[in-house]
Order: sequence, then C-alpha cells, then structure tokens
Amino acid sequence: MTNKGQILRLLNYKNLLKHLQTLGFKKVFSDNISDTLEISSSLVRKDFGNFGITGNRKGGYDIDSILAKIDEILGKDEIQKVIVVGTGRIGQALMNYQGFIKEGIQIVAGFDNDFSKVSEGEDIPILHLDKLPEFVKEKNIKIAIMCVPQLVAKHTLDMLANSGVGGVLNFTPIKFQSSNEVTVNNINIVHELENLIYIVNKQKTT
Amino acid sequence: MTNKGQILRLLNYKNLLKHLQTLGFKKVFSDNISDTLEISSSLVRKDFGNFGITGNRKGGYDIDSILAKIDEILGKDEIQKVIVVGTGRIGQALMNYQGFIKEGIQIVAGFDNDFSKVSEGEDIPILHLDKLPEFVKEKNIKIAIMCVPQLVAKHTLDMLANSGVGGVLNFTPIKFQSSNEVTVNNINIVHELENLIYIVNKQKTT
DNA sequence: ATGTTAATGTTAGTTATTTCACATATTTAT
DNA sequence: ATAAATATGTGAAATAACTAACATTAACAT
Ligand SMILES: NC(=O)c1ccc[n+]([C@@H]2O[C@H](COP(=O)([O-])OP(=O)(O)OC[C@H]3O[C@@H](n4cnc5c(N)ncnc54)[C@H](O)[C@@H]3O)[C@@H](O)[C@H]2O)c1
Ligand SMILES: NC(=O)c1ccc[n+]([C@@H]2O[C@H](COP(=O)([O-])OP(=O)(O)OC[C@H]3O[C@@H](n4cnc5c(N)ncnc54)[C@H](O)[C@@H]3O)[C@@H](O)[C@H]2O)c1
Repeated sequence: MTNKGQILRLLNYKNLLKHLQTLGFKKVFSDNISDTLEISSSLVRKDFGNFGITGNRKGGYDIDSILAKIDEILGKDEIQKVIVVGTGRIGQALMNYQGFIKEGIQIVAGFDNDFSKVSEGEDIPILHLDKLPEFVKEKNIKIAIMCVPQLVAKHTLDMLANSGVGGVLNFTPIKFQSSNEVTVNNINIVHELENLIYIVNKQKTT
Repeated sequence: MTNKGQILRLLNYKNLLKHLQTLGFKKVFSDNISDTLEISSSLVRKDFGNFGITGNRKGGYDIDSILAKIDEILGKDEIQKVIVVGTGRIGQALMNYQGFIKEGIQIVAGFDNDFSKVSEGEDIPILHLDKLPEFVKEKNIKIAIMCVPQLVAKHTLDMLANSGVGGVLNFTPIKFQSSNEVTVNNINIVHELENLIYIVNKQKTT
C-alpha cells in the first residue's frame, strides 16, 4: 500500500504546504498541489488517503491538519539525533548546515580518525573514531551520515552496523545494499551529475 | 524504451565493471552483475540490449567493450565543463572534490556574490556573480551546480537559464521543475535523511 | 560429428505505480 | 427545500518497470 517514493512525495507536500501557510492560506485543494508538483491530483488524494489524511468533500484540505498529520507520520514528535562520520570537506559542510534542526534533525557529533580534526569542546564536537561505538550505544544513535574516503567505507559501514546504528546515509561513491541490521541510502553526487549531463546532451541532439 | 533510472543503473554497472577490471577480470556474466546490484539478470540483459551492448551466447560480456560502450553512450569523449554557483560550505566542498575529474567532469569556476569569496588567481577561480553570464556564453558552459541560499535560488536559476545553461544540479531545498530551457535535477539531502529516518523508525516498530 | 551445457537475447507475464473516471458528499445559491 | 456546483475518495484502467521463462546460439566434451 505504501510505496517507495511516497515518503519523499509526502515531504514535498509538506514543503509546499508550509510555503502556502506562510502566504496565509488556510486550505488547499488536491489540484493546487498537483499543479505545482507536476503530478496528478488523484495521486495526491491517493497518497493522502493512504496515510489517513482526510479532507472535506467540497472545501478541500485543511493545511494545518495535513501538516500535523505528516509530522505524526514522520515521527516528528522527538528530535532525531544524527552523527557524521568523516569530517572532511563534505562532512563538515553537513555538520554546520543550519537546515537540519528546523526539521527536527540534530547533528550531535562528528567522528574522524585524524586526531588533528578532533575538537571535543565545540558546540558540535568532533570526536575520535575510537569513541564512536560507545557514543552510539550510550546516546542511542540510530542514524549516521557517512562521508569517509571510499577506501574505508566498507569497514566504516560495518563498524556502524556493529555499534547499533540502524540507518546510514552514504555519500561515498560505493553503492551499498541494505542488510537486516542496517538500512543504507546512497547519494552519489557524481552519478547525479553524469545523469544530468546525459539528459542535457541528449536534448541537444534531438 | 529507455526509462528513468536506466542511466543511473548504467553508471552502477560501470562502477562495478571497473572494479572487476582492476581485479583482473576480462569478462562478466549478467548474473554476476545482477547478484551484486540486487536486480534480476534479465534486467541487466535488457538494459544492455536497449543500449546495444552485446555479448557472446556462451562467454558472457567482454568488460572492456561494455565500458567503452557505456562511455560512448554517456558521451565521455569530451570533458564536461561545470560551474558551481554559490561557493559556501557545500559549494566549496564540491569545487574541491577530486572525484569528478576521473569521470570526465571538470569544475572550471565558482561564482559568488560575496566579494570576499572572489579569488580569481586560483586553480579553480571564484569569480563574482556578475561575470557569470559572459563566462557561460564564452566558454559554452552547459551544466551548473547550484549551492546558493534558498532565498535567491529561483532568481539564480532564472539567471542560469537566461545565460544559456541547459542543466542545473540543485542542492537548495526548493524543488524546481524542468522547463524547456533548463533541466533541473534536485538533490534534497534533508529529505533523504528524513526518508531514511522514517524507514529506520518503521522497522523498529514492526 | 553429435550431444550437452551454459549463457545470451527476447517475449510474455507480473508487479508496482500512476492516472482516469465517476459516484458520493458537502457547500452555496435560489 | 431543491438544485447546482465542486471537490473528495476510490475502484477500475492504464502505464511503467521489472522478472521469469525459454528458445536460441556458441562453446566444449565425447
Ligand atoms: N567533497 C565532495 O564534494 C564529495 C562529493 C561526492 C562524494 N564525496 C565522497 O564523500 C567522501 C568524503 O569526501 P570529502 O571530499 O569530504 O573527503 P575528505 O578527504 O575531505 O574527508 C574525508 C575525511 O574522512 C576522514 N577519515 C579517513 N579515514 C577515516 C576513518 N576510517 N574513519 C573516520 N574518518 C576517516 C579523514 O580524516 C577526512 O577528514 C568520499 O568518499 C567522497 O568520495 C565527496
Ligand atoms: N551545507 C549543507 O550541508 C547543505 C545541505 C543540504 C542543502 N544545502 C543547501 O545548499 C545551499 C547552500 O548551503 P551552504 O550551507 O553552502 O550555505 P552557505 O551560506 O555556506 O553558502 C551560500 C553561498 O552562496 C553565496 N551567495 C549568496 N547569494 C548568492 C547569489 N545571489 N549568487 C551567488 N552566490 C550567492 C553566499 O555568499 C555563500 O557563499 C543552501 O540552499 C542550502 O539549503 C546545504
């Protein structure tokens, strides 16, 4: 019933609705949403139906209650604690990104094997890798963002899984499969670019 | 015939095959590939068929020729010049990333509206935003990576499109639709994380 | 030479995802 | 009250994506 891209779609609904909310709108129709997101209005209604979001046969949907419901579905009642493993260029960019906290995601620490990167006193401390397993267990961390060099990616993933992390957002170019212990979502920026380049070049020749 | 995720799958094949190549393998069977990527072997064969990659009824596929063919499909004969717009945390991480060039992607310049970020002398210069349109036209830039604050994202995208850029990889949280002039691929890291969190939390309760 | 085996290439079938279409409910107008 | 209008909610239909199955072909063994 609930399918692969549906949560990502729900997040898009959320963004749009929050925007409409700031513009002062109180209610919304399925085809307002579908128009801007370029999907069909029936898909919007079906998604809403699947998640128990309900509207009024004429008056459309109440924005406040959709948003409340989406947050409920996503489990936004508690702040999600996340760690960053590998505090190089991209790891640090993510650690310092201000966009997470307003979505209820808190980066609580970074980890690196390079002692020169360690700085325990900071707002968001960078700790040595050795302290990771204990930290994860003690603070009950479930989610990690992995930004280590690809050579150590497999080893790092195993370590995270063994420490009790249940989900890893993987920025290394190696595509990992999810296992029973750990769900891996891969972001391959190079591939995204190559894909884009392909589309653009293709259009040129058509 | 050619469907949405197919190019991304082709890139995954490429990565795997290059790996096998370094291990000394000369040929490969469709189910070697399908096993590690957790898809069916018939999908591999179908993809190959669609792209004119052909094997031998017994001996499988020749790795070198698949790789050559994939590069041909992707148009890897010439280096792709790419610019980065918005050279903040994530923009600079991308600008300095060493992983692009070996895939034939060259970051040729960054652009920012903050004069204190401008540094024209560097290996990869950071130029002021004002110079972007001219630069894009002169150097025939087709692809841009957009890492500006979300407030200026729409304006920046319009400017890129007007300057002649045909494809934008968008890191801002605003989801843009592609138009006739410009193809936009959106990477929303927050959404990827939220999606992962949802999956992990869901599993816990099941 | 002939049979056996092992892989591709391709068609048919299955599953997943999205859209269509319309009955149903609710508001608004008369 | 009744009718008209309008948007939801939902089963059926369509489309897209993937997999199973197998006929075909090439290599190898006997
Ligand atoms: N920078 C980018 O724009 C970019 C883009 C796409 C993918 N990536 C991928 O992200 C990863 C990180 O890239 P980067 O550019 O930030 O590299 P980087 O070299 O700047 O950072 C890597 C960090 O990992 C640390 N590290 C090394 N071994 C470690 C270990 N065993 N455990 C923990 N930390 C360890 C290093 O000390 C360093 O701080 C790479 O796999 C890269 O391919 C980066
Ligand atoms: N940092 C991350 O980890 C991260 C993660 C996900 C998404 N993003 C998104 O990426 C974008 C950039 O994030 P960041 O953390 O690098 O922010 P940042 O503030 O570090 O960098 C933004 C840069 O854009 C420049 N800029 C401002 N206006 C500009 C304009 N009109 N034209 C060109 N440049 C301009 C600024 O001078 C600055 O250098 C944001 O939209 C953010 O939401 C960032």
